Amino acid sequence: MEGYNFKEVEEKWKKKWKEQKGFKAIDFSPKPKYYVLTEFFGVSGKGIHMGHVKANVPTDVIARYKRLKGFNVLYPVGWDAFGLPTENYAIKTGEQPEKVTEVNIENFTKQLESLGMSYDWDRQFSTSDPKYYKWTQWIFLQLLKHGLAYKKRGVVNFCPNCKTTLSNEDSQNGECDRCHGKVEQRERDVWYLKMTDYADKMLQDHEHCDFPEYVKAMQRNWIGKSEGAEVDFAISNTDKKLKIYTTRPDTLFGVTFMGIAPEHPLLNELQDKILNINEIKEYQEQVKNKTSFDRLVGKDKTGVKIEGVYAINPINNKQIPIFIADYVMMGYGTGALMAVPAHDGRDYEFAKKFNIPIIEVIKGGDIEKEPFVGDGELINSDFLNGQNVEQAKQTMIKYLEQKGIGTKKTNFKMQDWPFNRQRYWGEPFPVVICKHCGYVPLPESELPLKLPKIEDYKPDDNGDSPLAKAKDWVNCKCPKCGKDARRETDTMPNWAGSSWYWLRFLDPHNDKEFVSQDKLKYWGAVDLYTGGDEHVTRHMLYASFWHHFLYDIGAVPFEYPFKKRLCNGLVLGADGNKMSKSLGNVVDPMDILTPYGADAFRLYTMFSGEYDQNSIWNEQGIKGCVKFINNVWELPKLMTNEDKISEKHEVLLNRLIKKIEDSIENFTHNTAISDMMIFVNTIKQDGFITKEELKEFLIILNPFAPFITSEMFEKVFKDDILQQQFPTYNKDKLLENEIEIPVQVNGKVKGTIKIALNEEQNSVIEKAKNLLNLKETLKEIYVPNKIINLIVKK
RNA sequence: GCUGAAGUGGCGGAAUAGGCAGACGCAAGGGACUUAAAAUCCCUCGGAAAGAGAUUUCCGUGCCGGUUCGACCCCGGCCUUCAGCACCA
Repeated sequence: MEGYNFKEVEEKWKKKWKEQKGFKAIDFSPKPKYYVLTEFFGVSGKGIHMGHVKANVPTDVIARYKRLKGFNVLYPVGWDAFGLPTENYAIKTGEQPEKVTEVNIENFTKQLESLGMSYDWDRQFSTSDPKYYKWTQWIFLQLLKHGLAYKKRGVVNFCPNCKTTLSNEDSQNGECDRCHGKVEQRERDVWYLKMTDYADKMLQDHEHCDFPEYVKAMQRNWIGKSEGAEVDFAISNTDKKLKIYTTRPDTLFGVTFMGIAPEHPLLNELQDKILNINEIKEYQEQVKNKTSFDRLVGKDKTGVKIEGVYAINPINNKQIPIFIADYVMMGYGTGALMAVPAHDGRDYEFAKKFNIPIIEVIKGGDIEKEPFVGDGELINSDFLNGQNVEQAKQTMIKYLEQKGIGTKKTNFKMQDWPFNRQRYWGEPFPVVICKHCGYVPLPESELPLKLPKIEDYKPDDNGDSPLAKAKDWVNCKCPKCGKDARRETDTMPNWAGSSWYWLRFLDPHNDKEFVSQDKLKYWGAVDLYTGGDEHVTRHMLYASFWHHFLYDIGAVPFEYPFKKRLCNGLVLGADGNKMSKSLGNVVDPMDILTPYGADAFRLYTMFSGEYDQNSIWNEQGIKGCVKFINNVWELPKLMTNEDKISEKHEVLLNRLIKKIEDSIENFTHNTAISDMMIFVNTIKQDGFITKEELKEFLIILNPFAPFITSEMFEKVFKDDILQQQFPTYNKDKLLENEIEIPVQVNGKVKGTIKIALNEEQNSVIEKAKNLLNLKETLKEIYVPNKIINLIVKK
């Protein structure tokens, strides 16, 4: 054979695979099924980036491997086209989002084919296709029907740059997930999805799915479950109550002030009673002008004492001053807290600043110096005295419930999901706003409610949705009373379409149901779901929520969508920083693929680092993989006429098969590739390879380097490598008949001896003693076929 | 602060049932081939010391201690780095 011409070979096989559709998943095939999925592609750019390669090549390897192992593999591809990322890209390039989506998908497709991805292309869809979003809208209607979607005026995150409402998940760190600008708090009409109803179920998800430890931790953190009590404090000279949430009901005797959030509605209700109402209003204004980010970063406690009213501690009738303070968040608990400075850091700081008394109720610290948050004996607490913290909590909750002044309560940090965006490029809400009937769901028969085409789709400065401009579309009749009505002009967020897409891949062309029950039963949950860890507290939680809901209404037969989740690391620029245009360290995958070829690129992506760790891009390193590919190409020159596996290579090949299987299953591809390099190096050294050996090696290598192996298999064996079986290994042939083991004296290696496999212990010990001329030993430790340790007097 | 993970050559990284630390690859140095370069091939490549030399000895997986015949691996205590969350009551 001539030197390897990867350009020609890759071009040939790319075409062939496309024509043959060789990677189709077969519904209801009797073979065992395997469903592997990597998060589908956002089409917010012209083409793939390095991260896509690192994330997707390993799942292509496992898909190809499982096919060779006889599985019916579902490995689909799709496009997450709706939403801010694509729309912002369209605005930037001055195109229509629809056009941008189309062009970018075409480009992605070409590039992914060049990489050798073995997708079942016939199942692809885009979330912006009406045939798909019909069913996204349908799911929304089910949520509405079951009381899990509701519209309410609320204070939400708003990005002034993207000009739209955002969820908490979309504005982590007070930053817009898309443009990284600061997020503001604004009061708006919000469609909420009642995600908190599923918080407890979501905490159980790790029982259904094998998650990495840190992913579990991140989700636990984000959901933020805490247990405590709600307690009502009466307000002086009124019939009003101030409801607070606390995780420390045991410290109720130590309360010395109350804190309420600046947005708390009680302030309005008590206007007439508050003596310093002007001062309070001024403070509220100040806080409003701070962004939520400033409020978090400026940790210096601020607040104002409310004059004229005070709270009454329900367990001892003490008068407690009330402060308005911006360290109290309206969005958590009841927006009000009881402050126990002796045993809480923030309350302590506030009390010191405003000269509020501090009452110690748990023994164990020095509250003159610092707050004490540990466990200890309750003091100054009447009937709780002498108990420890845990006992006191239980006692107090019982007491509160008996007296009717409080209840046990669980709280979550996670909030309901603000689900509407004031943007054009998203799923329209299948809801009509009628003056007489309120929010009326569209009948399911009218789905999909198509997104109208409008010329100027850009978001509005005052935060009105661009869809309001499509008058013909907006004005409609109420499905209930038939009178004039308007459509909802906000659209769904970019996370809507991705919250159920793995189900649609099972049955992508069904126009009767979102997915058929038969196919759901056949394919079941995704066996392996991979993607970035930026999604574990966003997409993964939304996906879990929707799926639990669909399960509860009987629409899907399994409780959690994924059986195993892995997260890939990032590819960092050569300078160790995240790749970004502004740093000029971006590498375009096509600039690697073109000069080195897809096989070498695929290998290097997996060889140069661990799957779940970040790796720093270093173009030099790819040379080793190019050499390896060229060496593989030369192997037929060393081929003998022997059909069987040679005695010399039997163990070598058996071990290779076992190691590759383990590596693919465990996602440690770097060692798999190094093992294959060792195999080729050994063959070169030995100077021969039998027909059968070459055949098996090419099949083993095929999932990693599909192009060269397909070509070689066809050339040498006149057959299609995709139709072969992955070789199996013989457990008894993993060790040579003669092996070398180290000899230790007192735990230090002093030399090696050759022994027969499973040689008699006494004979091994004799050999070891002879090697070192040792007569007397205190003890010999022999680990069969591994090591021998001789213990002698020092 | 809370939660999670990780510390091994110049670099990426091997070595989990506790058993020869540094596989495989990159970079570097030396040599062969070449008019030259690229490509290719061969050798060296953790540190220190001894020897003309094959070689030998000692030290070495963030630090200190422990368990063990034997520890990168297990246990206890520190240090450092990274990631996520963070005025969540």
